[in-house]
Amino acid sequence: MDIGDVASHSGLPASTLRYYEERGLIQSTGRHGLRRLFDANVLERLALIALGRNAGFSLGEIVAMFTTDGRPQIDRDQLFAKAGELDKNIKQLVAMRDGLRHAAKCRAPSHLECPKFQRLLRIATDKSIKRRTKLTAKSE
Amino acid sequence: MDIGDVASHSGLPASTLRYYEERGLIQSTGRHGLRRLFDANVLERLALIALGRNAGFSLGEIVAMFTTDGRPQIDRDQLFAKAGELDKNIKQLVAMRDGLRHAAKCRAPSHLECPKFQRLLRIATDKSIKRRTKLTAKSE
DNA sequence: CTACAACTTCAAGTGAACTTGAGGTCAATA
DNA sequence: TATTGACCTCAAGTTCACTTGAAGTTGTAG
Repeated sequence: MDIGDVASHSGLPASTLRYYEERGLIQSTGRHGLRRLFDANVLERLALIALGRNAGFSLGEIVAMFTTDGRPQIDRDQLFAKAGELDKNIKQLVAMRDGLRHAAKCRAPSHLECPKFQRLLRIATDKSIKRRTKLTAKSE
Repeated sequence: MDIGDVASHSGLPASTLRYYEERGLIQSTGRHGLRRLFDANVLERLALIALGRNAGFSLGEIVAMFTTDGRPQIDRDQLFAKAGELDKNIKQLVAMRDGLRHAAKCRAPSHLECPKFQRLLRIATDKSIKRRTKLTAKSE
């Protein structure tokens, strides 16, 4: 496969694939002229990378998870820790969802003045975790 | 309260509070000399902001949720839609968490060979996850 | 009254994760 | 054979959410 094929199969732009290769997240198997050639299993690898990203790992952390033979070697404790973080995160999302849903119905002059909403806030932000989150390009 | 009090109560550095004010996320109630004065309810607001951040909203999106210049007329449909989106995200994160937890225990030779892990991969790749998360390995 | 800690502004810097642009290469088609 | 379009490299640019630094101001403790 050349980079265009990988791009269309993975949904990632070629620029990202080149960047990932540069970062050591994937590797091409050779060149045809100056064009990179990829093995089909790169798609699996990209899926694994996507998984890691979604679980909150940085690219650097993900690189660290791959051994030299290319097989993932994920530290099980790290995995557990990550699951715990996700758990917290899920609770916050649930709180947010409920808060939004309530806000849509609530008649208080301002959502911030609604006791229910405030109570939710206190519960949800209690011991809030140190993380940065953003939504990806929502332009579609 | 002056900015230092807000900082110590919220756990956010003063620079962040100034930045949030500049972005319209919070507002000071006046000045004492050139020092900002904040009303105590700014802490609630900050809690709401933290909640939104943790739920995966950008600062811009959070501002947009407040944009209701005091009036109770927040766009209900948009709120419901947002809640729906969160619901989707929650489901995926739950799947992810369970998958991670399983992967930590699974004894398959490689995670890639475990059917459950493969299912996880599919979830991760199913292009519906809009959120992107990263940790700020900010060890304090 | 003076020292100084805590504030102020504004501009520039940071790091992560990409994206874009300029300028170049090359294999496959017309 | 000439064109085309998908690829290439490398550097610089972009966005987000802040942080840092320089230079200045001020309320208050000593």
